[in-house]
Amino acid sequence: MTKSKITQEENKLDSFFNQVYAVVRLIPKGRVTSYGAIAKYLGTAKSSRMVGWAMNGAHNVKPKVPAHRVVNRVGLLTGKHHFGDPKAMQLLLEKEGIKVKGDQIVKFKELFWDPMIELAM
DNA sequence: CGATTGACGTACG
DNA sequence: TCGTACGCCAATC
Repeated sequence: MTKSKITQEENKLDSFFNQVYAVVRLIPKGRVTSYGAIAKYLGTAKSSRMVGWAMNGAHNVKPKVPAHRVVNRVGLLTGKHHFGDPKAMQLLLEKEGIKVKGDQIVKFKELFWDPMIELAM
């Protein structure tokens, strides 16, 4: 196989994307986090966009990544359109006990799950 | 192969 | 305090 394939398959273990998936899977039920928090935890605070790109392939990864627990720093469901149905993301969050109002997570600051604090040390 | 976009965030004015 | 600009890295056009 040529390295041209690496762009799609990657090493599956060292790729930045997989690190994002790992952290997202660690998010407890009923809690949420932000792209920037994950990016910063991985040491790429300025590459928060890449976290979003990683989630873009989250649906193609197994086990499936709870991307619905990941929102932007404002607690806004920016990626709800990527779940197939825009209401799917909000529905999943509400199912876990998270209340969403106008595509925005209620008490986001309280429900915020920071990997740097929870996983650090 | 070069330019643009993209599930964000920080810096600067 | 609010608005605009830039960076980051990869994928897509």
